[in-house]
Amino acid sequence: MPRTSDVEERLMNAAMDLIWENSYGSTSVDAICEKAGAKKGSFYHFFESKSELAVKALEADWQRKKAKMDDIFSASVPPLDRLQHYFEHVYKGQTKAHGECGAVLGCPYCSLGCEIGTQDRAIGDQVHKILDRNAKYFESAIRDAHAQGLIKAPDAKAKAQMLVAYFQGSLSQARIENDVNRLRGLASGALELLGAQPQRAAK
Amino acid sequence: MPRTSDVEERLMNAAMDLIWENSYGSTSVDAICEKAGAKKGSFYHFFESKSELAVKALEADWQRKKAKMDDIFSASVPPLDRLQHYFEHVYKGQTKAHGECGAVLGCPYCSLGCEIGTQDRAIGDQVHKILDRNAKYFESAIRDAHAQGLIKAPDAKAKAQMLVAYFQGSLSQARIENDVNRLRGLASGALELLGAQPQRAAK
DNA sequence: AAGGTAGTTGACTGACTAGTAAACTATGGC
DNA sequence: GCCATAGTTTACTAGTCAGTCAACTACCTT
Repeated sequence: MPRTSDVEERLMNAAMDLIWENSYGSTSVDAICEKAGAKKGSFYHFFESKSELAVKALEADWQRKKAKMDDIFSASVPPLDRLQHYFEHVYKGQTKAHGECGAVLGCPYCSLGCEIGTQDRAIGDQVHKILDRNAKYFESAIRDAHAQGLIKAPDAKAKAQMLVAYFQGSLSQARIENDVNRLRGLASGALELLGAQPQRAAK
Repeated sequence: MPRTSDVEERLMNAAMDLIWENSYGSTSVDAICEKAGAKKGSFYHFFESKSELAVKALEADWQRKKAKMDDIFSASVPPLDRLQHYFEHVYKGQTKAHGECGAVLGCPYCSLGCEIGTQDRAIGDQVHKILDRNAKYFESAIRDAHAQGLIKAPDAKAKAQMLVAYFQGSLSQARIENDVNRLRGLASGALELLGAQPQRAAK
């Protein structure tokens, strides 16, 4: 067998997929192992519990997405464009996932956080941490937009929290209604929420 | 034994409480029965499955809340006041629940819908239906506010969907962060989102 | 007062749950 | 080539899960 095993990574990927698609409670360790092509003994060689796996899988999932975030929210891009590009990116991602698994899946962090926030503090805290990191991108884009006079948002942090709420709420609605069209207006809704002058369609 | 049994109602109440506080997946039929002071045989006398109980419990829960909604959203109240009163009512309710069980619980419909929307269509549809009913109250208040020139919202339905997203997102955030203060600014945030003139603090 | 019925009870099933333990194997460092 | 060790495998436990079933009880109608 190869010296460096990728079973740990496969297990985390399988877990994220299954939890996102279904839920934490309905995702069994057996199912994760089967999807990852691993045996249970290997699972408990790498993780001491299902809960610990979830925490590590969340972190790994975020790290995978971080590069894309840094790209989209690059300071070299006009601040409102950053937000617009991000929401369009999310819309595309949700549409793709819907095509692949037949259901709109929403935000894995938010769904998981709501499900077990009151039951498993370790997972809840991890979700909280990741959502905070996400909000930071919004916050600095809003602050820049305010500084450039594009919007009026003297309290960038509060505005960012509003935007996160609107964003997460939209994703939840889309999952519940299983309707990706709920996310079509995400970018324009966000700009409307921020009180930006309506963008004329690019071109 | 009394001719008319209230076991069915007790079971639905217990189920809603447990599912709201924890989650659907982690709430066992045994736990519901114990909390309701009923035996499992009685459970399956009234409900054919755990899923069916959830659907009926959701409906009963909504019916319990409906009278309050009709009161708050009475057409005799100025439209923006209706919304403000509603969000203050929610804030109080969340604060009360937090005091009683030590955790911010968010929206039971949204949490449940996100958790099992992809797995149990019957429950998912029921949640969807209830959230739609809720949105209708927002929609007509927004339409009235627009007609009175209090806000600019030519598409009341779209604005109501935005408001629902913001509202549900805020509740989810509060649950995940276990912080009821996230909901303190709900009413003012909602009015800001609607582009209403800032209300001066009532006396 | 008889009998049908709505509701109640406790014991049961079989499948599934997270997690364990010990034997095994391949590999990289020496 | 040898060996410690990281990783793998299989078989297992003990508890919990949703759901079943047949016997039972108290009431309402007649």
